[in-house]
Amino acid sequence: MAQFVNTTFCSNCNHQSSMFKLLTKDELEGLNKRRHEVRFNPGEMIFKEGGALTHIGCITSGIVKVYTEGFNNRNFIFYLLKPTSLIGGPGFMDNNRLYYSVAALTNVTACFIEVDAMADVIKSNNRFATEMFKMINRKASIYMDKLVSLTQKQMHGRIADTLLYLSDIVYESNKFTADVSRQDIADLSAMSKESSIRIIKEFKDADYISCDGNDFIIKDAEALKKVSQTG
Amino acid sequence: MAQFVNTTFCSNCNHQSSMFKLLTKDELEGLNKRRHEVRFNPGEMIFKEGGALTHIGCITSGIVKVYTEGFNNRNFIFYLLKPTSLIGGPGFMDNNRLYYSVAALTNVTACFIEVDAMADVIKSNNRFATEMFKMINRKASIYMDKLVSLTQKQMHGRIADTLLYLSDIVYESNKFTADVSRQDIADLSAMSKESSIRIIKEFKDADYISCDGNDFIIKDAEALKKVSQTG
DNA sequence: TGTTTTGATTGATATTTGTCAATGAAGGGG
DNA sequence: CCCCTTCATTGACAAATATCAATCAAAACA
Repeated sequence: MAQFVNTTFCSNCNHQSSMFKLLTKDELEGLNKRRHEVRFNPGEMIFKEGGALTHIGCITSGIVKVYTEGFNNRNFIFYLLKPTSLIGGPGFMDNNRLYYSVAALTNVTACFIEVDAMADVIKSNNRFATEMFKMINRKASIYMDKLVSLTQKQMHGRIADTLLYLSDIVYESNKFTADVSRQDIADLSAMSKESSIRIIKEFKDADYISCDGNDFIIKDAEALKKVSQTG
Repeated sequence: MAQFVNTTFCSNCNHQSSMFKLLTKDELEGLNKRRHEVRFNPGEMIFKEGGALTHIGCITSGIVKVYTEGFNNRNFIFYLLKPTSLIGGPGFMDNNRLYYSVAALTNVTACFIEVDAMADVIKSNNRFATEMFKMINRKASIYMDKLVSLTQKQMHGRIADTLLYLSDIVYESNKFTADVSRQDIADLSAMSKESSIRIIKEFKDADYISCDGNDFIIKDAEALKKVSQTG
């Protein structure tokens, strides 16, 4: 089960999201009083879609998946998050509802800040608000890109994208041990688990990647990029 | 070709987006000096993706499509906009690039406000900034919904969604003359033109809708909703 | 008015993708 | 150490969907 964690002060937190560097010491102290930290085990749910958005989450260690329960009891994973990403979503400063679920893929610690405290600093600190603005906009642009990729590319291109995403964005290395299952890879790529497995095998046979269980090595990123382009 | 239009003052503009009602007279006057209005014919391009985002657009009459050029020279339409929607996109207040193209479907008039002027009122007026925040967040939630619908539903569900979108959101009537072509309906529903035509015909045969050319009548919205649900 | 162009429609076919079922492999608990 | 569960894998097959080609209708054009 999730556990409470001894906390330090925000001011000298080394997990701090870069956005918080824009805050004054006073503002940080204000947030510090209205937050708490929780530790999660792999598989545990951090946010549940449809629930109340009472706190903004900030991942301080580990990796989580942000997903939604779609149709035909299939899930759709929007993206993975690692430190020090914020989790809020469209309901923040609006109806305070959660539009997606979040679950831990690894051991995770997360800091939870009350939404009102967060809204206060957004109103008081213009640069912080602007950064928040940009963050939401970037998220929107990610959604837009995914919309096009997932609806217009065929499976090979989508799996190539997911592998490049894991290597370039999530693990930042061409060699990584994935914390996602094959089902998760399928849910990231909008296809069935079996299809994702088959295509990963094809990429292995073509020597674009090597893959033993969850240990991946991207051997030919250029080839994957080409597959991604040609759909 | 696009034409310049005689303009009134923002303060007594009856095309005003509800957000602008939050501005003071001074702020509106400030915007008024840094904007212009343009008229477009059907088919004309209003914004071109990749270009510089120098102005925020506000549709004052007509309907536009917001889309992107995807892969295999297929387009993807994110949504249609009508008065009095704002057009900005993820690049606003960030890299000032356009992330999508916008084209007129009908005769369109649009008001263009300099991005810096817009950024100024966002910084000076908290309530306006908060509304802007909500607007972007709502857009993000639309993208999220579309991601799930378009990747998990089959074609019948997606066409049902598009028809309901046209009737409920765009034309706000169960009887409408669509300004979109069959290709546009396909681009909204992430499928080929031929498939969209076939499914529209099936809905016609099933008496869910009637459809003569671009004249649509939604005869059984409940049936369409059911199709939308069952995928 | 003939001609051209564009968009809509239809049918036949090939391709893509999902589903189902069976099997194997790995890890956890008693 | 064995059972049980979960996840990964594979093959066969069915369903969904795109593509291609042909036709048709309406609008534009000269």
